[in-house]
Amino acid sequence: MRNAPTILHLDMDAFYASAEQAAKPSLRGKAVVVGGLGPRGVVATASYEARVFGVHSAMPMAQARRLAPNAAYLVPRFGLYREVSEQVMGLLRGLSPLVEPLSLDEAFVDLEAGGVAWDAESARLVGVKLRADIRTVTGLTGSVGLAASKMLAKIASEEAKPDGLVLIEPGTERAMLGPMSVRTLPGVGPATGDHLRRAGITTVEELAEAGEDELVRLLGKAHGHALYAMALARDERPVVAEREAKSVSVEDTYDVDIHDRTRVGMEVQRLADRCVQRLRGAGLSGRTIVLKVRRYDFSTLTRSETLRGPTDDPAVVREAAARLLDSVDTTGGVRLLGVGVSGLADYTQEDLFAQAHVGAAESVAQEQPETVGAVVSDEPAGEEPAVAERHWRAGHDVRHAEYGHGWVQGSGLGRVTVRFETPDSEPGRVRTFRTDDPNLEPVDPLPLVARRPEAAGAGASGAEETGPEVGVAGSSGGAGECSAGREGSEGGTEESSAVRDGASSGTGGPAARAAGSVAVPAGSGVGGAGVADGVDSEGAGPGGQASSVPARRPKSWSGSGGRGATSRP
DNA sequence: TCTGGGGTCCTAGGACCC
DNA sequence: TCTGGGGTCCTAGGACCC
Repeated sequence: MRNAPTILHLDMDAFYASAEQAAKPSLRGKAVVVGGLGPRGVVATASYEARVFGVHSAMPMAQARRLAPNAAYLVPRFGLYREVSEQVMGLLRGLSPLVEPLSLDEAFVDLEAGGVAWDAESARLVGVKLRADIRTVTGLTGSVGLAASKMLAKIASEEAKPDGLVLIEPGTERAMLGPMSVRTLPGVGPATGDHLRRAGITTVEELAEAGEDELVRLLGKAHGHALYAMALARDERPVVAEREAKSVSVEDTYDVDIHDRTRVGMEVQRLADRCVQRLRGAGLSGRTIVLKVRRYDFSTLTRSETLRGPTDDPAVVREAAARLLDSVDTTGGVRLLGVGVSGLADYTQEDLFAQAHVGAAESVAQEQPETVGAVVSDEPAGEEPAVAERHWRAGHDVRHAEYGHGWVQGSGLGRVTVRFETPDSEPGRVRTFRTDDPNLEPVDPLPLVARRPEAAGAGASGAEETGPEVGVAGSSGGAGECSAGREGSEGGTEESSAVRDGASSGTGGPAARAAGSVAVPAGSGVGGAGVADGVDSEGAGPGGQASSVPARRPKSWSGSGGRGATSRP
């Protein structure tokens, strides 16, 4: 393990919700919940204002609505998030060629490999500047963790949230980890947590005391060894820039269980097609086809079949999926179906076995789901016949011939409500139209920060109105300071030196909001609005397809010149 | 309070081969 | 002929992560 805290972990704060707040001035400072709006939806991200009410990720949407009935409920717009993510990743690649994204809003960066940091001080400066740059370029806030290993950097960024920076000084790691819950460690979820608790182990310190053999006995080989190493703050995993995909899959949860076997068969075929589309989009083919079925009682099973060679042929995948379905009992109903492909190979290495079918495949209609703003009939919704009317999805952007740019606040009963505002406008006004109003059309999201005309463009107008000044009660998650003087534990000398650095980007007055005061858009009616929307399948993200926005430019700093792009590691 | 969608990694048993 | 072991591949399920 290196002896300088030069591994950086970046985690954007409440990413989807913050992006929506940046896009929609009227939602700043308000409770915002992004997720599936159907009857079986769950929360993807809740803004910090919504978390005050107890709403959190993975919570069933119905429960969120009970807890925060006046929050704004929005469907995710992955196209927008991907664009913002690319901007952020661009900034990271300006620091080092070794950037390992974990998701749209999270990544590790090896600062040492980029030559931009070599000790605690230089690392901290990089972190502070990065946070400022992210705010400037995207209007959003991100939290930064700095440490000598990936695990610790990630724990540090968690401690830093929201909108902060935490650096773990080498030498202080074990003292800091000791009193923390085992659940803090990556890889310890509910099941492992329970398991350990029943064995009397709740803190990292106790984990270390238990000893390696005991942990292996308790949790199995891999997990046991890994956990013991983590408990001692040992983690040698390198930051890896490119990891190849191992599988591609698609799945749908239906608003209402499907009982009709024929319909189940049809859905599996559609999923197989969608899966192949994604596979081909990535230039891949695969050998193993996987069918996933979740039954009415939530019991889940998978069936798989491995072909003689890799394929990206829709007909082949459909047939395999159909065969797999034959071996599954679906009486009682099915709530989810999924089709996946693993054992991936590059398209170019593709087998003749698959090529043989190409002729047939080409003729198959590749219906593109969701032509813009049109009919909804292919929604994976209930049994009722779909209404053939224009579909306005809550949260999506629109343009009105007369009133300009806005977003759908809600729709239903032949009406659609639009709030007219843009990322750099004042909070806007609401108007209602008929859903078939010819003056209204769906459009792509606007950039969150006004793009300045290339060069200087210093004081571009709206530049002030950056992201929401989210505040959360000071409390800082604690755990840090109290050096629970356990006997014997070596290295007890150091104090926990995790240092909070909220500074640099002055946070407004947190106190005000913390107090669960009913912070709700006046008369917004945003609440129940989205109901008319079904579960939105992804992909259809607006800016979606090959958008590849060239990642802006701010590479100006710190000699890390034109690295990244051209040179190979 | 009725539980999304996209992934990753690990375990364990059986088949098969040497 | 009997017994054994190791390695690899396939299948199914489960935990975990964002």
